[in-house]
Amino acid sequence: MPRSRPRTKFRSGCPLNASVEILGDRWSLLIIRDMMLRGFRSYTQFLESYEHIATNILAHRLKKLEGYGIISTQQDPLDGRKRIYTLTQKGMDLAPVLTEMVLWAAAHEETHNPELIRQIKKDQQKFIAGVRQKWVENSSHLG
Amino acid sequence: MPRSRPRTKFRSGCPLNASVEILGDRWSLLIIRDMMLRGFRSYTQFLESYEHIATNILAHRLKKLEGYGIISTQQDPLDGRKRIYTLTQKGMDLAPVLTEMVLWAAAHEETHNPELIRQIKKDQQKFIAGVRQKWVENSSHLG
DNA sequence: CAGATTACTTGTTAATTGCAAGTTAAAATA
DNA sequence: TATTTTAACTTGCAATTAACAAGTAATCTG
Repeated sequence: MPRSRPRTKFRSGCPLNASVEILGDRWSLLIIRDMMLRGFRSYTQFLESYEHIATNILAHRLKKLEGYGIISTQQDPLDGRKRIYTLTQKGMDLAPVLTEMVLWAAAHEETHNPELIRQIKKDQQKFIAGVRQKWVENSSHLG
Repeated sequence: MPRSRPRTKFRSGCPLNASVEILGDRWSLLIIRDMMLRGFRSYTQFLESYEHIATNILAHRLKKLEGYGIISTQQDPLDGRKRIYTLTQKGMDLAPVLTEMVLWAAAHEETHNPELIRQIKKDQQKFIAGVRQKWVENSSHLG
């Protein structure tokens, strides 16, 4: 059964506020990063990520993201214990937001992963197109 | 006296995580929006914005943003009660993040302000250049 | 069948947020 | 000049949310 989208109205009609209400916490964008850039698709993979999200928070965030139509869930046909989380088109459309946030932090904070930053800087549109292409390929053999 | 930048290390070296730790809450980006797009510069102006931030949260966020070098503060030379908050270059560099978040929400949620969205869509680089130009003009007669 | 794995839930504690009220200094008003 | 108003906060408290630890049910593996 699909989890329903939150019915509560946003604090204002401002589009930035909508983004902030949907994504403005300490974990949501990291889960999306793991799906988009690292190809993570399962609960345990998210748990093993660098920043160590707690299990209950992860469960809540996955429900919230599904409620907003940013990710979708299916049972793994090969392993009944597993659920496969994938980004929807709406989720993939966050790629420009993520890349801009990466570039901003790379310019102004001390961070790792210079190879990622180099790739994005070299050709941001191409980088996003590549990410999207991988998503299309990996989504095609599902549902 | 300048408020010092938080000394605590980020949870990971990932540049996206740095952005999330600095900006990932329900208010920081709205304050930056008010400064960048609406030209707000004072505590009371921020309080009067649509989403109604609480006074203590606003004070904390302003300190945090100053600590990260995203905004800076000065006394108003014309009114000793007032402090003037302005975006730094680092803060202005968030313009692409903000515009991408606006475009994403505009595409996927019901939001207001179609004129803003139209302007950004028409020419995103030009829109950002215009915002930056206004900031240069308004900052020139300070400091 | 025994043990491991996966995706959670539940309880408890710690931290953060939100609301209301109070404080201080400076400016405007009577 | 005395009083009131304004601006920028701080303080205290209740409510919400996050973090940590442990437990559970279904499924898979040996």
